[in-house]
Amino acid sequence: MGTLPPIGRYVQKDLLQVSLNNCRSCALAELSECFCARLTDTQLEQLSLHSKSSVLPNKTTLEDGMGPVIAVVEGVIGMQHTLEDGRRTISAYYTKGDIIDLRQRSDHLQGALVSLTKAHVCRLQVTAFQSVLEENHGAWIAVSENLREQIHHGIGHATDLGKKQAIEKLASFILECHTRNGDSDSVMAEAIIPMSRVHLAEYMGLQAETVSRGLRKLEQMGLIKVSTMYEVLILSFPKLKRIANGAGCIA
Amino acid sequence: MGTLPPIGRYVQKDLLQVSLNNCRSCALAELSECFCARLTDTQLEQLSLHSKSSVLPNKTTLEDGMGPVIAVVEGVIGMQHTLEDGRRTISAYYTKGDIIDLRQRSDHLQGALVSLTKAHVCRLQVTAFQSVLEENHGAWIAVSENLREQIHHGIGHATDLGKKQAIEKLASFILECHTRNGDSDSVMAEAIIPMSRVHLAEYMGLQAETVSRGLRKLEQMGLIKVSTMYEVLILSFPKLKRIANGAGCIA
DNA sequence: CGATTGTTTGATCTCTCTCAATGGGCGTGG
DNA sequence: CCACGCCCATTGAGAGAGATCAAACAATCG
Repeated sequence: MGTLPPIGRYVQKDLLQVSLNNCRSCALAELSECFCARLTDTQLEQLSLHSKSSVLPNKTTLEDGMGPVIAVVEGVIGMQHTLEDGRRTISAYYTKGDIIDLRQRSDHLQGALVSLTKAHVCRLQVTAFQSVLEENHGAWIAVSENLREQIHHGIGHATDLGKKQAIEKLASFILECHTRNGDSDSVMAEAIIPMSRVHLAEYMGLQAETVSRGLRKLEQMGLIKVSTMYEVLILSFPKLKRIANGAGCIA
Repeated sequence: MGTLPPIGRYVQKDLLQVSLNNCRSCALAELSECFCARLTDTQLEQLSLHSKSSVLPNKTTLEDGMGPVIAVVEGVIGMQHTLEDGRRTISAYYTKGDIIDLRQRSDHLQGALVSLTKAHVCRLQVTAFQSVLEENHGAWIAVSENLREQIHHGIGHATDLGKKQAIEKLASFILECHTRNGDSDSVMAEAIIPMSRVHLAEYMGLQAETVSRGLRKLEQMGLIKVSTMYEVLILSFPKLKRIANGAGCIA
């Protein structure tokens, strides 16, 4: 097993100790993409009053209470579905700054939110959330962008799940991880895997064993280097992209 | 092949002849879920000026020009991806009232919009669309609901694609069709398949042959009756739901 | 009415799942 | 501090579901 706990940039231990239920001290209030960062002091305060921040250990299911709008402050949250015979799927995952909005018109909810790492979330009261958005166009735009991004992630994910083979799925996932890390400080070619092998398998519609074999194969092909359990070094972007795009196994 | 062209409630021929580029005569302006229905006359007019309505024959690719926000007036539009070796996936599909918003922060677009039936779409100029939404809260809420619904569809779809077997996928799809038809006038137990077998296969991550076999099997099990190519009668909801939820093949 | 496209059926092959066993971290408790 | 057990990751051998290939058939379109 790797020497690194599932931390990466996804969980920072010190942040998890920060005083809760106070938007001003919250990491999100400084994340420019997040709507919180665009709120005025009074709006932040108003939201504070009706929000409930909480820290989750790894592999914890979020309870339903309090309301269907949840902001992810730190760590990774997955939407997990379990079939009758125990098969499991993670249909989407959310990281720092994502707004999980479970309000919906028609269907019954079909899955549970589970922390895939140690995580920090903030449950927002729907009415307070909504009224703040109506007041503040900047915040509304930020939330809309996040929603659209989730849609695009979903579309990309469906493409991966649809007709790709195991190696192709993994290549695609590694590139997705690299993109989703984004801006940050680390080495350019590094991809941080934000979850365990089992969860990765559930996300990509594979079996954990197949994930293991696939990563090994990509390594043997010289496209990646599995540094630790949660860090992958990308050795050849173009080739990896071609694999992810279904170019067969001939590099 | 069935006796029915891909019409169902998804395309109504007469509607497609209606004068274009005029929101007032547009079907969407009367669809309560759609944001258009909530606009004032002047807002409708303003949007009219910057919109471009067009009718697409079946299997037509939408060109990129004009802007990334598209409203579906009638028919079905799919987001189609093609891998290097020709494998195809439809990662999502959109029907009457859906807003396809292709604006996105980071990634490059990875797919093409294709009509899966004869269809009628309306391309909206981004700035006009955005300013109308900022003026009109009702319209904004309607669009947000539509976005959220797309996310939830995506989540459900990922669940189907992840670890389900062919029959389970098909059972799930039929139920999805039934739900998405929704309110309408027809027989309760009828599900309208909004696309051809090939497209259905691409949507569910299967091969057309497998779709054919799967539907036949569901029919033999007495759960459905394939009336025509585009109409399925659901004979047992509870059993179909159990199959869709992974209850194996023992009904 | 012929050409083309889309659907169905059958036989074979292949990739992934499944089952089983090993080995490496990590936390617990002696 | 070390031994134990648990969980997770990995590896191998066998089985099954779906893909692939090939061909017949039905339906649409010009």
